[in-house]
Amino acid sequence: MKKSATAVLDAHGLRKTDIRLKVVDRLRASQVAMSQPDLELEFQHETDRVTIYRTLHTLEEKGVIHRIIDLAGVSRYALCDETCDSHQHTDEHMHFHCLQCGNIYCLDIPALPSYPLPVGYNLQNIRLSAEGTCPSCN
Amino acid sequence: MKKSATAVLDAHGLRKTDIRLKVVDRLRASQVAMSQPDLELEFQHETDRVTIYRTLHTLEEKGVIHRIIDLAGVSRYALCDETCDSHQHTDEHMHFHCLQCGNIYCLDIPALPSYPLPVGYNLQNIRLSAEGTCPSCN
DNA sequence: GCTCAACCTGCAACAATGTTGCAAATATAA
DNA sequence: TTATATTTGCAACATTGTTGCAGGTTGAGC
Repeated sequence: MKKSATAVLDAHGLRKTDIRLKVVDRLRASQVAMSQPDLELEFQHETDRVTIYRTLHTLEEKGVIHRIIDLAGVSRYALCDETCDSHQHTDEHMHFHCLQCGNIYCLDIPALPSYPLPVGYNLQNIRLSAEGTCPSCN
Repeated sequence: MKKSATAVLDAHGLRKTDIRLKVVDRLRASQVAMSQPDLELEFQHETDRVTIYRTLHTLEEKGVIHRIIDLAGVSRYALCDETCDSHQHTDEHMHFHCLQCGNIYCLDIPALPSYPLPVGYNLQNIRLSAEGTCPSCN
């Protein structure tokens, strides 16, 4: 059972404003990562794009959501685990990019913790992503 | 020993224009992936940005170069193996993103050929990328 | 419940990258 | 050398990302 939007914002020390609550709720309800334009469209009568931009920025910074860059270079966002905070993301996992519908899914497959790299490279984290077609497109 | 720019274009059935030769040569000489703006800057007195844009587009389509999206969502390009063509990329490998200088390196570490995914997902390919600091920054 | 400081929002404006149409210039096959 | 298909340069525009600032809102403390 996921925390309510209110509880999520409280837990990260963020003010509970209309837009933040709505954005968190919307992401909570989504099976796929959402971009700023996606949210702009949904909330176009309630706020403007800069507010959504800043909301996403703040939520990411505080560890409420994480950012995935899609194949066109646009950022999309999905809720983090409850264990993430502004200091650390503990929910590194695989992201699946559907080549047909363009959706990005967070899969419950952990990213690799480490990997042997050539001498001189200092590893901080590994990203694992997959491409193909998703269940709804198959 | 890498093929000359002329030979590369010939091998892929592309006309050998000034800009294409220069772009291929420039990428051949680079240790890191280069973006359109990077190339614009270098060739600013010789051509315009749309030509570079289309050159990169064509080269990618024909399998001469491959595209990596950097952490800001901007496309960067690097030469492919000689075995790649317009139908298939055979040189999937890990990309290393330096968090300090921003450079992207192609590492000679093959991406995983397959991976167990949840039921319903059809896998076409896996991308493996790493983040940290590169040898020049360490 | 009230007040005030800190924070958030909306608006305007702008930067950067990506993208298309079209006419003129160029590469290559013959 | 010529004819044709391709490529280039220019102009224009779309989209996403980003900042400054004035006015509005939240929540801690009373």
